[in-house]
Amino acid sequence: MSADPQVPLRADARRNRDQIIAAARSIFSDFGPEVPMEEIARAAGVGVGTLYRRFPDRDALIRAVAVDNFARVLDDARQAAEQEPTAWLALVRLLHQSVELHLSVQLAMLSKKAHEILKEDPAIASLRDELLVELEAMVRGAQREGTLRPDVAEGDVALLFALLLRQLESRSPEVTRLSTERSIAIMIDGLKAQPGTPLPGRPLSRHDIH
Amino acid sequence: MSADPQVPLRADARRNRDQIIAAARSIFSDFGPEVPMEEIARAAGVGVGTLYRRFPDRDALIRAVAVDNFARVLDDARQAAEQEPTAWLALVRLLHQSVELHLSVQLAMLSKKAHEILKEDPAIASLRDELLVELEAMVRGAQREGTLRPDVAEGDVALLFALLLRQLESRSPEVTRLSTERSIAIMIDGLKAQPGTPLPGRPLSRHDIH
Amino acid sequence: MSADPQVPLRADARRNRDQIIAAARSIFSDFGPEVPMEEIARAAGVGVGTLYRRFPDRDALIRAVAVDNFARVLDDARQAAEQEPTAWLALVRLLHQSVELHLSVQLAMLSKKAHEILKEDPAIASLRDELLVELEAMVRGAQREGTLRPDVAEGDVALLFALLLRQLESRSPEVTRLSTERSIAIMIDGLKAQPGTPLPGRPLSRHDIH
Amino acid sequence: MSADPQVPLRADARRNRDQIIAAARSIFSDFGPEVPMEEIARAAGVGVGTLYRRFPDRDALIRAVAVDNFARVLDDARQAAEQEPTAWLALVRLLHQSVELHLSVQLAMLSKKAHEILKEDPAIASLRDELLVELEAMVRGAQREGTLRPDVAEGDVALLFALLLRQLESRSPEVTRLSTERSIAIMIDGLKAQPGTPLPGRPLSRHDIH
DNA sequence: TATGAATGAGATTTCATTCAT
DNA sequence: CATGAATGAAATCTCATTCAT
Repeated sequence: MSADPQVPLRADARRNRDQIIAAARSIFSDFGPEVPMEEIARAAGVGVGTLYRRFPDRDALIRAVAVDNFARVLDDARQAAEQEPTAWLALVRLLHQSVELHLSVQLAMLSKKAHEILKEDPAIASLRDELLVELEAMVRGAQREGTLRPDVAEGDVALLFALLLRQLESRSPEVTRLSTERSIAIMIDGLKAQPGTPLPGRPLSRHDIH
Repeated sequence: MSADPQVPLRADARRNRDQIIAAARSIFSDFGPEVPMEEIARAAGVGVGTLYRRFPDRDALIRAVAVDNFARVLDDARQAAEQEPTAWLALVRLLHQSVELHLSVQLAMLSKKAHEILKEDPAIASLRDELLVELEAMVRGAQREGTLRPDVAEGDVALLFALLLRQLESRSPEVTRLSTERSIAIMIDGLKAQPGTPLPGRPLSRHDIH
Repeated sequence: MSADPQVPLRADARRNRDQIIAAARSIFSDFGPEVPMEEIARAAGVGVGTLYRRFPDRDALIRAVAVDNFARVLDDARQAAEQEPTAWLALVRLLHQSVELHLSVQLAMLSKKAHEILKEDPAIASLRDELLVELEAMVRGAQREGTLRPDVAEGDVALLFALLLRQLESRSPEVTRLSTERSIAIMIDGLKAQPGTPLPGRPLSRHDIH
Repeated sequence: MSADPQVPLRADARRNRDQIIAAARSIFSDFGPEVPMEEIARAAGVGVGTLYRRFPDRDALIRAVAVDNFARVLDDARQAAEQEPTAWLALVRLLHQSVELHLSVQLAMLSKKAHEILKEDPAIASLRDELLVELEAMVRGAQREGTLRPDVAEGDVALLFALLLRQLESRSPEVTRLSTERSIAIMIDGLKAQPGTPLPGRPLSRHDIH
């Protein structure tokens, strides 16, 4: 679920590493990827020195958090595919579980800088590809089932996700939850196979997303 | 279109002020609200000193840009309402013009920090309210026309906008444009008065958005 | 002798802290409390960063120097009281040792700004009060002995000190020393119990000095 | 009373110049000679441009204020010498009038920087010399009269003045006034011809004061 | 000529990263 | 190994001075 385990790592070191990633995930997600390293260290309950021993610089930490997150989402996607009776339902479930996706996307797309960092990383590239393959299967499946409009591809869906997942901060939790749910529902309605407006352009595939 | 003119301001000063806001809009929009002030000054073709004379600190600049932007969008909304034959078409046009909205929303909602700054500012609060009033009229109109699903309110639409407008950086411009257009179309389809999934919760009004 | 030790502080950090205060004392005393922080850091043999880690801003440094200084003077006063055979002699000795007081007073009273900063600080307030209590004892003692004119109180003496200690910069060191000694002597003569001019007003007590 | 009138100067320009000097005197005296030029301009009711047209830089302004002040004090000294029946009384009166001296001394001695500036200026040097000559006359006279202790010279008195005149800011105006009066009285008692402590060193003449 | 806008050098402050304890 | 102190480069901000209006 995390990554790059090289050498097994002693138990306490392991624990530190996990605490750091957890702290970083939460802080990045709340304040963006520019927070002082010391802040993250404090939140993780370790000294900066320890943080730097584990992650040589900020970029490495960002990468590690992203890898961890993509891995979680990939897990989710696979479980959904396996457990849901139809591809459409798997897709819908994934959309609703998307809170997890949140950070990945945030990191991947929010700040230009973070994106530069992540798009270099092969570990991330490969996870992202696996995720898109999974998504492609769902999309094709749901189209075969006749439930998903035929003029979209996995790229469209991924990008729609991406939009969604930029959680809207800073209003009451109740409204946040409600608004997320309702936005998802509206989007899902827009995705349903139905007359509707013909979409402009061409279906966006996973190859359109760098 | 801009704001807070206090004392008329000499012609050259005025020009500089406008250049600074324009530069800041563009740079904030591309790199977020943390870029060095010197960068912004350079892009505006003035010295840092000038920037600071006009805007005592970064927050003041962020506020000024947001005010300017909200004012533009409000303009757009009013023109759309006036010129389009139906409320639904006005709404659709506004959604498509939403690239303008981009920055307002980005600034208003993207980073927790920026949001804190903006939500204090009375000028912004009042512009935002005017905008939501405008939107409310469109929504009610379109529902009366029978084109907009009846279980949404202006808050829903605003939040949907907001999602949309977080332009997805960092892919080819062609894909960016395409994806934006297609996402809008899908959302619009989702908004159409039609069977569809009943939405969870209750319509979100403008009073639900702080 | 210094102050506010919160957590014990590592040996090297402690050493740095002391060096910074020493350097600041000397530089403030020579050039006033506006010298560039970098100057102070250099004089202390540390980087600016270190200085700022220890003292979050200039005010904090000023406060720390003042606390350190008041503490020294209080020490001096107590030793004088204990070791000298008469209160009068203790007072005279304190006056002559007053070069130490120099900076405290300079900082406390010289620049309006510095004074604002210091008068907030409870640590300084309490040290100053202790010092004035000490002084009051000397004054009362010397008056009982019949050596000090009866129409003064500790406030008068403190203010006289304060004047004196604003060392006159900027002439040859020899003249500086001489002039200080001579001024003290003249003032002491003025304080001796004698016919002399009756003083205007009323004795100023320590409650007259904020 | 002011200085360096080169060309007569138009009436309004003259007025501006005087306002600036008055404002600068008051502000320097309250906050030291480092206040922003803009502050001074504002207090004088003119733009910075005007200030700079009159005084090419801060040093020139400091010099002008000092010249103006020394001139006033010299006037006072001469009047005292002329109008008082004895040299001693003239001296005492001058001491009491010393509040006027305040700024001169403050500027002349307070900040090392200001002192550097002033000691270069020939106009000031000559005013100061005239003042010290005046003082020397009083001192000698009072010694001849037998009222002033014989082991002091005009340098001692000037330096004692100087100390005094660093008015102690920042307590209640009543205490300030009282304390000044009482300190002067104590010093005068200390200066009276009397047994007293023999002073250390040698009389300081005006040649000891650079 | 008076004004106040523009400039940029320098001061303050922050923080990523290294390194002694 | 973990810690947190030290460093200095880079950012923020201020202000003396010049110059367009």
